[in-house]
Amino acid sequence: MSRWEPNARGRLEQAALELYRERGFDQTTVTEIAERAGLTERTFFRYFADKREVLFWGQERLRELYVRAIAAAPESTEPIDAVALALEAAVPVFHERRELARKRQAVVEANPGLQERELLKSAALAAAMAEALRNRGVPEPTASLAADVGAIAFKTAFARWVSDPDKHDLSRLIRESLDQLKSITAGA
Amino acid sequence: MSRWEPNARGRLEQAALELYRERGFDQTTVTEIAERAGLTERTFFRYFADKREVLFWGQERLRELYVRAIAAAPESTEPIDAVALALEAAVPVFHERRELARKRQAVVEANPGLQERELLKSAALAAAMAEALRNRGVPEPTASLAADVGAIAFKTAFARWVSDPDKHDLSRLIRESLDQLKSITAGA
DNA sequence: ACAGGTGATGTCAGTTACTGTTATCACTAT
DNA sequence: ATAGTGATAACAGTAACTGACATCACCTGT
Repeated sequence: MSRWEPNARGRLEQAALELYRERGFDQTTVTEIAERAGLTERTFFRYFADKREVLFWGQERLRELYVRAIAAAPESTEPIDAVALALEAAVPVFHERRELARKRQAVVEANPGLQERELLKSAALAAAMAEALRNRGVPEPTASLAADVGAIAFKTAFARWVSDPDKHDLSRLIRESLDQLKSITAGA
Repeated sequence: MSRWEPNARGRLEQAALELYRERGFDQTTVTEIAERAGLTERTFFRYFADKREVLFWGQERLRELYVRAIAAAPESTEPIDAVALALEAAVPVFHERRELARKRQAVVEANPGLQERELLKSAALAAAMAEALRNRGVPEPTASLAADVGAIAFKTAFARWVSDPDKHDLSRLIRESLDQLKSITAGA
């Protein structure tokens, strides 16, 4: 038997989500999270930069998917379509973890501090997509605007999907949101 | 002579901006801010909910301007155009304080925590615009999408304007960004 | 003029997020 | 065996934030 239980990070993550759901983010101390995971507060901060980050560290995987999908799009693809391909490439990640996504989202929606962090992560993902577009030769401000529009479309689609993940198809919702954005900006 | 120096809030605000610029946000303590303003740490937290908020409390004024402008738009105005009217209605606020805006923006750009707060404020403003649109009978998700697109356009325009406020016209930059968004989403 | 109320501020004690440093000790490689 | 190595614990410290209560110039009504 090894000295430590395996998967300390995962245990901390699960303990945190449980406690945030049971008593709320503000009413949960890091010490409590660590105790439930059988670790100490200090170890929590070795895995996560702060108390919020425990709910968001998965974003790194998304970033890679986005960047790869944009880089792999056919040469002639319009920027907004390359962004759409990236967003759809990440759909399976959410489908696989729909229950986790629901629980996580409910916690985030209950706390402004967590919403701040979510917005920062979303902005970071958009910035990564913009950079990937620039690497394809898309100039500014087109690259950033296309990436930001994509982020909005995803946010809108995700909000609807997460309310009932089995009823909706996330890919379809993303395409619908992009279509709606098109008709909105086309106005007048 | 009155018991206290007047404008405690303004003194705290100015002291904070100075110190954040002199030594950086993280290297500044609230006690130092309060001391420079001739007050105590406890009083700082009576005026501002936290150390970041001191740079952002002006947003309330913007919200009112946005909401009023959208409510006052002609009946037949398209949602995206009502949003454009709102953004332009707020332009004078920025023109009047271009120096403050520049200094503030430089501080925010140097600190991720402040960027988080800025994103949250921006999202709150977009939510207020969306609500104002709904009050005009604009359905969801059109209202939210139009407001979010407006927020993007403003962010992009503001970033260019603040780099050299006397060279650019903020209203023109906003219109340009909206036009670019139109051609980007129209793609393919 | 005086008593009492009010409101902005100060004082103080407490919690908790987060950080730096050093110690421990099962496991591994030589 | 012996000497690392790496994940963790233990401990001390800083500073953001909160709650409770005290203070005291000013105002208000009589």
